[in-house]
Amino acid sequence: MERNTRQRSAIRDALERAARPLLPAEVLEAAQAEVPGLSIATVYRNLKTLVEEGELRPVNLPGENPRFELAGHRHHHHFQCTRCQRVFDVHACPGDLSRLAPAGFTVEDHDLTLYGRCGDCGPRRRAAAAT
Amino acid sequence: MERNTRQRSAIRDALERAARPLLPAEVLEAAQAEVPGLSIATVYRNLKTLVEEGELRPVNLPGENPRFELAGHRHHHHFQCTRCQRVFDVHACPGDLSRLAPAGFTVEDHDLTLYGRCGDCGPRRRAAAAT
DNA sequence: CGTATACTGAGAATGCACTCGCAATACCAA
DNA sequence: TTGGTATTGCGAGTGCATTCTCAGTATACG
Repeated sequence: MERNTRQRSAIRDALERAARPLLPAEVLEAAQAEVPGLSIATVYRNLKTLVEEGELRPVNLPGENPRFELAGHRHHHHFQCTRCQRVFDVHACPGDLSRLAPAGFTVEDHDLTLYGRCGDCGPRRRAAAAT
Repeated sequence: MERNTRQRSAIRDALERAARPLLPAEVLEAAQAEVPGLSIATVYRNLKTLVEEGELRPVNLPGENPRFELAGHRHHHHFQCTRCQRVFDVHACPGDLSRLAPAGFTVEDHDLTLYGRCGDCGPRRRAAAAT
């Protein structure tokens, strides 16, 4: 049977509040605001369970460890800030990309990651003063 | 100083012949055709060196270990076959994707991975007969 | 050719993300 | 409340990709 523990709620809440994909370590930190003693093992255990239950979805970006976000969003993509490394949702899609594939190849799906500066980090400067 | 060993040539050759990004283990296997005793440590050592020299470039796909391909290709993307897992180059690009990013975000670059069936694996069948 | 030394092979070691084992804890149905 | 048991925290343990160690080998300059 499934129980509603403070830990599990804290993890769920952390992901809801963030509204963006989080690394297990980020989930830990965010959820510890609610449950200070929370351990990383519990975070991993619950992330795994919640994914199996379909409540969460893993998000893989190139060269990055898996992040997790609430499931139930439709097809979308992600943006990673090159300064703060945070990942955000992009609720837009270039659409059908079959035309890009070589002849003889069948396209079934695609992953797109945008890189740049998020709203908080602002556009790149030439040699950023130590702000 | 840099020496031209049989091992290093074999690794370079393997990547040239493949003409697609290879995992270290794939490089090992392909290069062992030329140098049977080749060890995985030597593959890693040379991949690292060749990347530092700018001759190779690492290719990261979501949830995958790094692959390596010859540098000197211009901006392009990749296609991963969902059956054989091999990765191929896609010399096409959807172009400017700035419009997809949320307001306030600045797009500097993007990664695109297409998924589907490669030419060898053919389109998906309902319940593939054990061919 | 001879030799200094960069390179290699093999296996041990590392780093890291993640999982397990287990005693203590805390849900929650009754 | 109470009790059965799912869950937790912690530290140890895994699995795996990658790197290191070091003695032996092979390249290339002279």
